[in-house]
Amino acid sequence: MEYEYREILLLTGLEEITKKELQRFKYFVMDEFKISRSQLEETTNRTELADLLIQSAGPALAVTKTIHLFQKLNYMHAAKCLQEQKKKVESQSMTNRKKKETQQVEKRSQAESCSGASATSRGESSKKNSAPEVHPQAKPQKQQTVAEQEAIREGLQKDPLAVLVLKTTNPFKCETEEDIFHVTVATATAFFFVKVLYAPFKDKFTPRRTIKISNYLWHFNFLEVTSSSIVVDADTDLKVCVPNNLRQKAGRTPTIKMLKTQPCGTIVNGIFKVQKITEKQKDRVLYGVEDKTGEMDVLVLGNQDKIKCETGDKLRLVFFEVSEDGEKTQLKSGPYSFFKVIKSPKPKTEQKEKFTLKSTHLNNTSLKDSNTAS
DNA sequence: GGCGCGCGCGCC
DNA sequence: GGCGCGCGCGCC
Repeated sequence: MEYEYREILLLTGLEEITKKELQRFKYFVMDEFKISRSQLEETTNRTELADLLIQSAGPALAVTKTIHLFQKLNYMHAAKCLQEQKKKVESQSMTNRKKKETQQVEKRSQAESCSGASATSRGESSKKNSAPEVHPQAKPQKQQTVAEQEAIREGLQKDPLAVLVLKTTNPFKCETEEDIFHVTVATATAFFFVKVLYAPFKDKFTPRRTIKISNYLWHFNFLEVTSSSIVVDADTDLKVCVPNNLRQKAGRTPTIKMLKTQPCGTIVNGIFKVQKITEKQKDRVLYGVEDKTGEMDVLVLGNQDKIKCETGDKLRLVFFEVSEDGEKTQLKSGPYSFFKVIKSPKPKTEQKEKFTLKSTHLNNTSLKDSNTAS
């Protein structure tokens, strides 16, 4: 429980806000948490700040106070997200407790269908991967209850998970100045995005290799590997077979229509076509993107003076998350997101067209050019 | 029975 | 990895 609070405070709470917002937040922290300025100034990153808040108020109260401050500062989205996660943690611990009680009465509890397809497949995968050869202490004979599966899913996982590496990004410096990279891995039944906060692991995450990961963190919808995780090559006889359709699904850009049905916080990787640049400020840019199924906004936070993007270009997004802007679903960058503009190639045919247009309809063309330039 | 949606597959 | 086709399922 304490761990979950720590986790949501850091992941949903403090990382949901921008650097600037964090500075303002810190200012109000002194009062709300009764923390001295000098103590506060000693914290150099969000993790240390989260620890300090928890030290001062205890995990549950730290989350409540943070929500309160977010509301006060009008960070309504962050406040809402944190509140939701807090409720989730609370109701989860309630159901876990209830499940344990009923379990004793009714031993033969069938694992009912979990909510959401990915959740189901995750449940299956954790069952598959708790096969005797991977961690012998598991009891495969007994079917796991939903509560037990949940317990496996959230938080620190010590037992090794065997996965096939599908795809990796190159290491890059994220907003918190750490060198990190992202990976897509799969088991026989599900694929997962992995945030690796320790660049030296890059050698281990080689595509097409089967590896075993332990001491990693299970978040709501992704894995987190840190320097204290263990990543090793799987034994040569252990091969994770990933069906082709799953591989394709793992690499495919989700449709906008589908994304609009996903809950806040869902991690998204993909390539999206820019339809318009809605809003451009010093520390944030709002892009309108489209595909066959619809349109949505992509909010990229942070300084983007150097980013040159125009209508028709594509955005490669890694580790963005589904978020809400009022009623509308949008994608939003987080501190660990990767963002790149793929310039649309100026096709020769277009140049040819321009040439023919110029030679035939000079007046029209000059008009057209001035339109596109503005 | 028709239609639409979602998924899988194969080609580029 | 995108795109387009085709199949199958479910709803009306």
